[in-house]
Amino acid sequence: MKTSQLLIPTLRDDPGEAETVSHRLMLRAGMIRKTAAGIYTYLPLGLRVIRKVETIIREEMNRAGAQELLMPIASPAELWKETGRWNYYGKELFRFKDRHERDFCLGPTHEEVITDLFRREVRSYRQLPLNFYQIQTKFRDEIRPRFGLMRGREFIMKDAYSFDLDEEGARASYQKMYDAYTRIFTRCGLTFRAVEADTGLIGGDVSHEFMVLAATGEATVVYTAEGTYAANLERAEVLPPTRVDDTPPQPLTAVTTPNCRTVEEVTSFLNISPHRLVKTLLYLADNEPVAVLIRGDHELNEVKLARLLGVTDIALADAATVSRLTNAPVGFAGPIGLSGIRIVADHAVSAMRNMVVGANQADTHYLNANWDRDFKVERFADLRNAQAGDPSPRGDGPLILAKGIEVGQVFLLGTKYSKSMNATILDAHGKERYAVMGCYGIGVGRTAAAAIEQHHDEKGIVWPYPIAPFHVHLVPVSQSARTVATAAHLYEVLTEGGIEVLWDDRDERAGVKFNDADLIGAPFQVVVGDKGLADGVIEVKIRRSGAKSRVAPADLVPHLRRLAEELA
RNA sequence: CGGGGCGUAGCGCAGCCCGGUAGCGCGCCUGCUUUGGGAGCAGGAUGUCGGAGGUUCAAAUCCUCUCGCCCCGACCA
Repeated sequence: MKTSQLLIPTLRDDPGEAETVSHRLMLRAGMIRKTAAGIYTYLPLGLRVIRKVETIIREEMNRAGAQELLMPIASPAELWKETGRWNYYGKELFRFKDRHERDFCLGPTHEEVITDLFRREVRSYRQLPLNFYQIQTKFRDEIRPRFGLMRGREFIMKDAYSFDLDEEGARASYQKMYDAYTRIFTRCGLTFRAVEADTGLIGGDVSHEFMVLAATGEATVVYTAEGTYAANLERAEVLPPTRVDDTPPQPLTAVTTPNCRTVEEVTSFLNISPHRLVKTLLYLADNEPVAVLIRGDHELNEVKLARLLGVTDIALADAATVSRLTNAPVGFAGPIGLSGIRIVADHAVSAMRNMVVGANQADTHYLNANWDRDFKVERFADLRNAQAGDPSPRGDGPLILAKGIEVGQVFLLGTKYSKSMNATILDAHGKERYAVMGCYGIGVGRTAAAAIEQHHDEKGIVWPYPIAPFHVHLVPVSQSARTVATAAHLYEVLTEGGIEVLWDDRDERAGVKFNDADLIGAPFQVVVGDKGLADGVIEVKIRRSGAKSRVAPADLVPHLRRLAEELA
């Protein structure tokens, strides 16, 4: 393609609205433009990358035995009411009414729609296993869309749904998808890890997320350097403490701690280390107050708490509720004398003696508090976030923390949807059984954005070859007849050689073209100029390394093929 | 939804405090010169100052309401 035939509105300056690298570079390289918050138009260059990622996904999904179909973007409320998600999904579900006042929503995911299709059309176990996928625009009315394509409200997703007769079959389908995902992200040139994950709104028993490791990632992953354990921080297990503090209990003592509300303030005022202190967090769990005890240097994990309490809605209590429950201002809550509310505690607290806690009284804490003696704990459980250096739950070394971008997730759903929607099949004995399902998503735009997060430099994007919008950026460096004619010739030759070329045919200065080429990030730049032509050569620059080589025009295609091999 | 911030030319911003009818850089258009890493000179175009209402002789500037957007948090693939 010629640049004169494509809208590629590159920006010289960083747009003010973009913070992250991928968002900034996608805007600057003229790949996307915002239409509304979290809603983007893909310009030709951006769309080409999206299509590249989609093609890789299609090839691998087809290879794994999945079949492509396309479901509607609008779905009727009835289906969502069958599974209960019409209420459960919350404000993220974008609802609207048609002209007859019937309720609809924009599909944020398609379990209901596909399960409805399945129960209507599939009767026999002989038709299984089945795996359907689509690549389609999803809409989730995110609380806070951000970072460009990384977290949009409208976004392109590949979603797949598998149906099996039994658990064993479902596991095999799950594993196939897991393997396909591994191939897909590898082919996209990403450094990633599959981690154990929470199942969230989708539900189900087993789940893995595919995390692209990048500093700008919104998720935290924990893993071990040598071993195999890797999990989302939301889910990462923390082992109970092995060493118990065996100092003898000391008498409970109240001390004045003026204006010391935070762990930092209390511990520095009392001159103790944070692991001697226990913070008492008051939560509303499905509107029931609960006190949670966590060691001062630890962080509560709300997913674990919600799971332990068996609730769906969990939030830190507001200041008014805290004062009502503790008769004290926020910052001085403690377990002693806290009546009429459940008290749960992290495992680590069970190993502590003579701890410091709030006294439920302004400007006061207790020293030497001991559980059982001074207050009762209903239950000790794993409630905190793992920290770097914690032992792996699999015993394979200390945990490492890193940031990741979740580009895909696979779920073993079990019969959650087939039961609520009565999706049954007949087995070999003529008996009705609920289909055992799995579902599998990939954020297409997010994958492209993640690739930029991992592959860029100060000049711009450095695309991995397989998802680059073009393989070669052809840069004629002057407007001389000879240069232009050579560029036109090379364009033909490269195109015939199956190489995708972006030919910068603008009448711009060399510097402008070079800078745009670096920004757009095609793996190779082919530079044609009078100087080189005088020597009978053209120049090839590798975007990633900056390495330049000179070749005769006739050798260009094989030369590029060789370089592409080396890059892969 | 809570907290913070921003809407002025295509992009980045100044002007607002202290009212007097809009400016800078880049980009864009024309011409000449230039032409291997974001050219020089000369000339030119472009703004309902996010929107509505109010105060005032006069509003980008002050007041009220409203819409949009960004950042942090809660939440989430």
